[in-house]
Amino acid sequence: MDQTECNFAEYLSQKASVEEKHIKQVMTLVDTQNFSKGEVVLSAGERCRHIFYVEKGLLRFYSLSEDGKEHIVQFGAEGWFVGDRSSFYFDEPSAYYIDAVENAQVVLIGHDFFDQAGTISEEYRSYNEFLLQNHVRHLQNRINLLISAPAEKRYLDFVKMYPDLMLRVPQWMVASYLGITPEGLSRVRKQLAEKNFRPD
Amino acid sequence: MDQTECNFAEYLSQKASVEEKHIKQVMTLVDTQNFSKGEVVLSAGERCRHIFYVEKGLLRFYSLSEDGKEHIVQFGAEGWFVGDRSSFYFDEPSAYYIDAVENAQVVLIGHDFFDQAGTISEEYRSYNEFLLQNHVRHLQNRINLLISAPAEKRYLDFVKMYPDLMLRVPQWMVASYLGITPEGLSRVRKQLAEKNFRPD
DNA sequence: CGCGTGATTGAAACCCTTCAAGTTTAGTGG
DNA sequence: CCACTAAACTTGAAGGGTTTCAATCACGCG
Repeated sequence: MDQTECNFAEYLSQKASVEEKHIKQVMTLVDTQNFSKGEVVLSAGERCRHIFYVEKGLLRFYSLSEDGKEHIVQFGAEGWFVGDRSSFYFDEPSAYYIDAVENAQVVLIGHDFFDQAGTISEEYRSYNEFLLQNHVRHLQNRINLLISAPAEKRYLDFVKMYPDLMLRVPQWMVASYLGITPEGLSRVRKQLAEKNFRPD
Repeated sequence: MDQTECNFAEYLSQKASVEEKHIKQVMTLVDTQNFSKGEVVLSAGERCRHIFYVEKGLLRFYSLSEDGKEHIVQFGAEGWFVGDRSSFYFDEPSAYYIDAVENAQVVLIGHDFFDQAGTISEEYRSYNEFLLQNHVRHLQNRINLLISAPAEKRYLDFVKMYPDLMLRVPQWMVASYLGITPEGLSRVRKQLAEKNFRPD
């Protein structure tokens, strides 16, 4: 059931084009930690002191509303970064939770990494901006979907965008991500199935 | 009816702490343009070649769904930056529109500005990252509201966050921003009024 | 096997939309 | 300055989509 591992050092080399000599240097600035399924990585109220790079496993990033319901803002699978950037960057208490959906191996990236890696490696610095821009792109697209598309379309979009996640996370989490109830998603799926079996 | 003007050069000096000598240099890299109310700044399908800094007036950033409805992703009043960062940064056709809600005076910030300003002024560079981080914060918060809060709460949040905008934009645009219909918002407001007049 | 978690289904309730008036407001030209 | 018009806002009734609550089913695991 385990997915391919995504080593952080390799990631820096391949995706961020950071030179080997610099990688050794900056890798001394991060720690690796394992979380078991269900284990909490960050709780609301705490300050988010790291951005989490997922080498293996799956994290989720969610809020808890007053009525006790979870609302998933983001998933983080292998090769993704997760963290409350607001809390991390602005040093404010977080309003979100992060926990492990699957057993996970995570690289903890703290402020010292960001500060020094940016100084040491220009490649890293520009790649970091790329990541931020990409993050903005995703968030923007998500907002647009939420305000413009009904549940069915949002679901289809999710399946197309993250076919792998569909298979790894329970359906009720997908519902939570889409902003609907598990029952709601179940019905959406049923309707889609009926449509596809009689496609006139 | 006009709001306070927000000069871009002053902005760089005060908010971004860019030194005077650098400001003169980078200001040669931008143009200023006026848009009349209703005028289109960016159309879907085009590449977004500038980020727009609003010195005066008000812009809106929105998408158009297949059924012809507008969905406002962001407003941009004095001192705000507007633009499709996806399209700008990744050089892809935009899926969004930008037009002027009020007559607007806008600074066009192109790639040459970002590239050179980052080289010339370290202050600018870090302030630009601050802006991006702040943008992420807003987008994240908006997503959380959209998936977790009903229309009434989203409306109250909007009023608290942007009391000035409430007075400047037509109600149907607020509705569009909140992801509900104008009629829907009208009813939400009515209910709130009734509650407040009889607060038992 | 029995338990717990996740998925499904049904019925009622609720929120919000749609459509179609009607009312108010703002702007424009006579 | 009034009259006209268009746009914005409100209101009502009907309908759709989702939620809620509860019951049932399916599955994996101790």
